[in-house]
Amino acid sequence: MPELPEVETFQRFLAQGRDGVPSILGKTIQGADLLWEGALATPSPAEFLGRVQGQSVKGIARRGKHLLIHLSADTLVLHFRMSGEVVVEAQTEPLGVHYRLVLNFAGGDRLAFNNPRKFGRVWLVADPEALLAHLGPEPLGEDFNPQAFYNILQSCHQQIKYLLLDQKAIAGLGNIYTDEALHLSKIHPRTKSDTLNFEQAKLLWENIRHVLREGIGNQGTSFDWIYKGGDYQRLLRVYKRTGDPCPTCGTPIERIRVAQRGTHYCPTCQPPP
DNA sequence: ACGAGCGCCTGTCGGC
DNA sequence: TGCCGACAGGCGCTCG
Repeated sequence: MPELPEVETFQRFLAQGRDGVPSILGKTIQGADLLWEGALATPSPAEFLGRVQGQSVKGIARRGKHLLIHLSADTLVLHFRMSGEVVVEAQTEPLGVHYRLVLNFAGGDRLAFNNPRKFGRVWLVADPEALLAHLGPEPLGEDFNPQAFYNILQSCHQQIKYLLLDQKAIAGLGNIYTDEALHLSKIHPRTKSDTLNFEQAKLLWENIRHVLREGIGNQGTSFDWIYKGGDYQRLLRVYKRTGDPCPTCGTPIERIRVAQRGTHYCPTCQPPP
């Protein structure tokens, strides 16, 4: 699940705290429990456990869908893939069934990487820049302007949905926010990216930023048992609304397959190319 | 260059 | 009721 708005929500939660749960800024790691070794991409489990011990949390950041926890000497990078969240709680609480990694802080709290489907990964690296170098621009960043976006669209001849999901092109969009932004922009998901003109590109640029900001404002999108913290699912216009009337024109929303992903769109507002 | 197919996992849901 | 397949927020890999 976690796309940019959900990871941004995690980032703010860890940095600022929430509902009586404290921020983790400044806390010192006393020890760690790696509950599923497959979650650790690098380094080895033995090196990881030795290296994080004694480091303290200096900052929290986000890059695309990656959550960055800056420590005294290293950076812990988390990617959730299809499911999960971070949990901060007292070490006396029972461990969650799907916790894959737990950091135990001095003072009695812990941070858990909860990742039911085991697709997520954790990296402990000295230089996160190298790890994240392949990512495209931040869609909410200041240097991401309509012209830069138009240039990306013109640089290849892919279906627009395919391109928006490509993290090397733009970092942070996933299936939900892609469908929503394309619907607001009245662009069919199979439209070839380089056939869009500058005005269409600018509209899509605006709507990408709009839906991401809306998502962040609602603490992300909740679905089923995988993540329950957000409210944006109530405001979705097309995603998972197959058969419901399009909020713009009333035509039933259709579901097709694009880029191997379930894709929701309005056949009237978003005519095929 | 493009895009389909598949694997990685756990869990839910609908059909029979 | 229970079994079985389809499907799910992602992404890296192979292959035609």
